[in-house]
Amino acid sequence: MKKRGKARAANNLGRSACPIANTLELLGDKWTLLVVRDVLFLGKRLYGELMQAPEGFPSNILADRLKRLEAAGVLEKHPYQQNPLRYEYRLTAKGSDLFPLLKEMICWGNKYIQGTTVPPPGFLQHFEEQTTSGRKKSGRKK
Amino acid sequence: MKKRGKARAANNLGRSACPIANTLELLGDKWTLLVVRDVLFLGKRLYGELMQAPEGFPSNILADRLKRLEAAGVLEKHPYQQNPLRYEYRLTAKGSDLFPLLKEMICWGNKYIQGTTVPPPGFLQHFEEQTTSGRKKSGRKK
DNA sequence: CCCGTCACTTTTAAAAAGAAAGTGACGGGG
DNA sequence: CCCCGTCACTTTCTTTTTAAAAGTGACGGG
Repeated sequence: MKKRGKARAANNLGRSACPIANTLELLGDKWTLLVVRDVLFLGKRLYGELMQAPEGFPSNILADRLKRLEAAGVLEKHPYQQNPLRYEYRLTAKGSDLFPLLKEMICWGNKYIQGTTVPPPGFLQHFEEQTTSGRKKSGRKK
Repeated sequence: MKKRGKARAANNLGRSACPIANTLELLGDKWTLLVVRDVLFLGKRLYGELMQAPEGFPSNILADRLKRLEAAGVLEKHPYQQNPLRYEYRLTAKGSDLFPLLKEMICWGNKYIQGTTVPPPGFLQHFEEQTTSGRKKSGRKK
C-alpha cells in the first residue's frame, strides 16, 4: 500500500481533512443554506414553497440543491401524495444540527451587516430544543 | 420614486434583508472562509503563507478574496516593509467575530463528515477569548 | 547581469449560475 | 373529450465565475 503525504484516495474527503473545508464543500455557496433556513425556520416542505423565498431561487438551482442535500443526508424525501406521486422534504438530524451554524450566521449578520432583520425575541430558542445538542442538554435519557 | 414590495434600492443589502442571506452574499463560497480560517487559527498574514494551504488556492482567487474581505472590513492591510512595499493581512473585530461561526462549522464537520480532523483539546478555547463575544464575557473566567 | 523571491495580474478554458421556456402527470370545467 | 391550470421539476441557452497556468514588476544577492 502506498501512502505518500496525506493519503486521501480511499476516503470521502474533499480538498483536505479540515472540517471547515469539507463543510464548505457541501454548504459553501449562496443558495444551499437558504434551503436549510427555509425548512428549519419557516417549516417549508414543498418545492413550491421553497420557490417563494424572497431571494428568488432559480428553479434549476433549487432542484439541484435539494438533490445534493438529499444525497448528503441533510434532507429526506417523503411521499405526501399519490397520483401524481409527490414528495415533501424534511430535515434529518444532520440537517437540524445545522441550527447552531445558522444561528451564528444570524448573530454575525445582525451585528455587522446594517439593515438585516433581527429575529423576534424567543424565536431562536424555539428551535434550539430541536437540535441534537439541545436535546442533550434537556436530558432525555434512553 | 418607485417602491414596489420591499424597497431595498437605497440600502446596502443584497437579495433580501435576511441576515443569513446577506452573510452568504459575502462568505458563501468555497474559499472565503478558508482565508479567515488560516489567518485566525494558523496566524498566517502573508499572501505567500496563505497560498500554502493544503486546499491549494488558485492565486487569482486568493487575490480576489483578499480584496473582497478587505473591502468588506473583515481584513485590514498593513505595510510590513518598504522596497518593495509589501502588506500583511490582519483580521478586524468583524473578522475575529467569525470565530463562533467557524467553530460551529468545525463541530458540525467533525460530527457528520467522517475523517475530518478534530482540533486538539483546548485549541478552540484559546481563540474564544479573542472574539468580541469572548471579551464581553469578562475575558477570562472559568 | 542573471537568478530567485514575493505578490500579485493576465489569459484562456472549463464549470457553474441564471433566465426562461418546456415537460409530464394529473384534476376540473365545459 | 378537449382545454385549462397546478405542481415539480427538466432542458436549453447565455452570462458569469472558477480554475489552471503563464506572465509581470520590484526588488535583493551573487
